[in-house]
Amino acid sequence: MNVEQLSATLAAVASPQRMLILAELQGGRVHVSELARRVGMSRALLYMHLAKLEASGFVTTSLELSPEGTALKYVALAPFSLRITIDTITDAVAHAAASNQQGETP
Amino acid sequence: MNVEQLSATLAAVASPQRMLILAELQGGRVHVSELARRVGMSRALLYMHLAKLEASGFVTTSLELSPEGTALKYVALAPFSLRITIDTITDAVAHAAASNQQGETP
DNA sequence: TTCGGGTGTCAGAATATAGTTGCACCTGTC
DNA sequence: GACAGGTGCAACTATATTCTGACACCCGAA
Repeated sequence: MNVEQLSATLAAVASPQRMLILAELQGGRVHVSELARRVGMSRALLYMHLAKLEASGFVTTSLELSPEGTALKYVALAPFSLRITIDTITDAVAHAAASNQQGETP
Repeated sequence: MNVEQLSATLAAVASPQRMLILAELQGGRVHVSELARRVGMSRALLYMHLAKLEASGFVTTSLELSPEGTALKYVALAPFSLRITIDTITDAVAHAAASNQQGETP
């Protein structure tokens, strides 16, 4: 993981709002409108936060059809575990300096 | 640790510039002007980054007098280890303004 | 005295991020 | 048809963060 990716990943979780979202999702998957109600924010804003969380792999989403025929976009917590030490950071910095060629799995 | 503190701590390290500073400091302590030169930023900007890093305990600073009599502000890496899981986050959210949890050096 | 190299801080510009409002569209129910 | 409830997104404003440039001051050497 290079320094940009690591930074984006940490920034994604370094937000009280997004922590609240993650905590709420621990209870199980929820569709977007319901989640917006629970955490008390507009759907538009929630979409922005979800985009960041999903981009860094903290949540997954899937659009499904309810029995009533209405579309529901479900958001679920993805398993993750981050460990940050000086070595994590130095490695990321070194990778950025070297060459940002190939992908490492985050 | 509450959600505000955790967020601030993560935000402090979630910056390419500050990661670069930390990586540079792994080689040993450096005084501010020299560090500014090495990472290629103005002193004023570096002070801003250092304030955030120090506030979250990633670095320590000490003002010393060189043999030549000039003041030197040394910056040194502080030992730290962060572990972020869904439980870390849920606990932080739960501890809205509550007590201090155990174990990981910020 | 002037120069170079330090420390410390401030006001303001530039930029990124967060948040709001409004619209278009879909589906099943009253 | 008129709702109620869902998805998706663009335009806009507000706020926070990042960054620059300039200032004041201190010390030793030329």
